[in-house]
Amino acid sequence: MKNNLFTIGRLSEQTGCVVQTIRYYERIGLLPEPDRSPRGHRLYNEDILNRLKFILRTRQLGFNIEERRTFLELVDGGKYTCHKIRQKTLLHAQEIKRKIRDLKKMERELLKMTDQCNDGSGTDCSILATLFRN
Amino acid sequence: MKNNLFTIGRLSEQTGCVVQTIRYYERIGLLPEPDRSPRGHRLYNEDILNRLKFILRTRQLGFNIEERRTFLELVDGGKYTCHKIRQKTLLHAQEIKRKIRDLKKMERELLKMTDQCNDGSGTDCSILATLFRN
DNA sequence: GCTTGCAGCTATAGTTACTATAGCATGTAT
DNA sequence: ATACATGCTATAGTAACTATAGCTGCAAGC
Ligand SMILES: [Zn+2]
Ligand SMILES: [Zn+2]
Ligand SMILES: [Zn+2]
Ligand SMILES: [Zn+2]
Repeated sequence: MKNNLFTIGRLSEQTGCVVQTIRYYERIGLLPEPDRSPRGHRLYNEDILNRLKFILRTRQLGFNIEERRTFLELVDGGKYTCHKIRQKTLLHAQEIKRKIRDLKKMERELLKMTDQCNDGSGTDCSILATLFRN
Repeated sequence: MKNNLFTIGRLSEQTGCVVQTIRYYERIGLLPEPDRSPRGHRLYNEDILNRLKFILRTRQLGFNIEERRTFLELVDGGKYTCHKIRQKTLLHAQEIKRKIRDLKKMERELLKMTDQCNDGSGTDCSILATLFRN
């Protein structure tokens, strides 16, 4: 039914995405160039709103720009399979898993150091000793 | 005893840190400006080697540049306490913990989506449905 | 004697994904 | 008339490196 068009400020409110980022996504081609008002202001529709929401959800899930772009291209082109989408998602989940593993290792080492530290008022710190050990 | 000086290439080999990064650390003040050979080449000593090793260990532990700088300043100034060092380390461990928590949330959501996906050859994908849901 | 290769050097740009600023135009409210 | 809000473009800044371009100087091989 409705052709309601809205400005970038409204789109920003609807999505929680800041205005500059919306323009940025347009510049790099994740969002299409929208229509403009006579004054040159961008006018968005529901389609672009949904597209932006999609981008923001994939962002929340840690997909980088190129991954998001690939998703959008697959959907735009319509020539994808469920299997392909699942593979991309699994691949990304493995990246995340690796990051978690690396961070956990850091955390373990940090806590091991703070455990050994006597927390005193002197300058003889086992944390520094560990960091400076050869 | 020994005054053995070595070039940036040797320092790079000893530490595994690439040459450009060593020069970068010098530029931003983490490493001191070393002596130079008559030809203008940097000449390093054991002290700088150990300082760089320290920087690289804190890097491995995820400390950012400013945190590394603070550590070095505390040590250089000699006016720190074991307690202070431990606090900084704990604080950083908490950052790491937060990052792990965030990544785990992403991982859970990603795996939930891939679980529900039928992995088929069609285009009716529950992952996309989730990402496009309103 | 000439060329090639290597190791240094400096200065500058590129990376990622935004975010912020400067400087401008226009419409509305006081 | 003035201020404020919202929009615009173009450009710079962020973090922590990494890579490139273009230079010098030394040593070895032909
Ligand atoms: Zn990914
Ligand atoms: Zn301590
Ligand atoms: Zn930290
Ligand atoms: Zn699917």
